[in-house]
Amino acid sequence: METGQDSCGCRIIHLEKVVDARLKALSAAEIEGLSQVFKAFGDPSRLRILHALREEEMCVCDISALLEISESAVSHQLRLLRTMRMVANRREGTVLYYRLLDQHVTELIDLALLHLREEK
Amino acid sequence: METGQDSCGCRIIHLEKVVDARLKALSAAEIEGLSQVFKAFGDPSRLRILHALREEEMCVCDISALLEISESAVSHQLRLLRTMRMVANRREGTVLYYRLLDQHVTELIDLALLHLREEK
DNA sequence: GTCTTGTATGAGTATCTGCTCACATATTGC
DNA sequence: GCAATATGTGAGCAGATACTCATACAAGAC
Repeated sequence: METGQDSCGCRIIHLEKVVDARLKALSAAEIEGLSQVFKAFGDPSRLRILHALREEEMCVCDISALLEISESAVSHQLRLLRTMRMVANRREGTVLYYRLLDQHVTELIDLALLHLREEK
Repeated sequence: METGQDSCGCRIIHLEKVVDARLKALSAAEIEGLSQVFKAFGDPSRLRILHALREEEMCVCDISALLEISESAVSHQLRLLRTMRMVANRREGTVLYYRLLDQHVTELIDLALLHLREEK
């Protein structure tokens, strides 16, 4: 068991492991991107929106009625999901129809759901 | 295109879609559980911890050195991950070794990473 | 043009969250 | 017993966040 000292003065018990993990670590950009993606799924309202859109496109006020939260709140969340390129919209008159932009969204929810259900 | 009115007075443009989505919606408990899982992945520090543990178990101070954040901060995050049953530990003297408790953790990170890399 | 409908958006706010700091606990060696 | 090491934990705080409210914008009906 080799005990070492980092250049910054941190205590390290297993220098080998730390060096190894540092090599395999994801880049700062990837970590940032990943956590952004997961954060998007981490809010109940956004999760319900994304799950609702997996079957068919919906407009803001329908989503609002479905989730029983204000249209403004829905619109704010949709904007966030739009900038994250998870949803896109199409206009028909004054109505905007939102849809999922990425198949991975559904896959990620399904996988997490599997994880959750196997826990029990 | 049927326009309806919810019992709570919400505007609904496509009653059909809302009723349909309501049938397919996840339960409140499932939504809550899912968002908790995603929230756990939604923080850069926790994400880096989980990714570091995918290869081999590590102790608190090594993780602290790897991430360059305080041991206290690491310990707090590990507690959260422990209560979420994502990691477990094993004691060897005064040292606690943490490991992933669930294969899904790795799978979820990989899938999200795939999503992220295909975006470009 | 005006009015209505559907949505977007900025500001404000209460809550949540991830850290630091100080201290507590657990185990080993003496 | 006591000291040292490794980790855990509660309080407190700065920043993030998810909502509300008021208002602005876009498209259609007239």
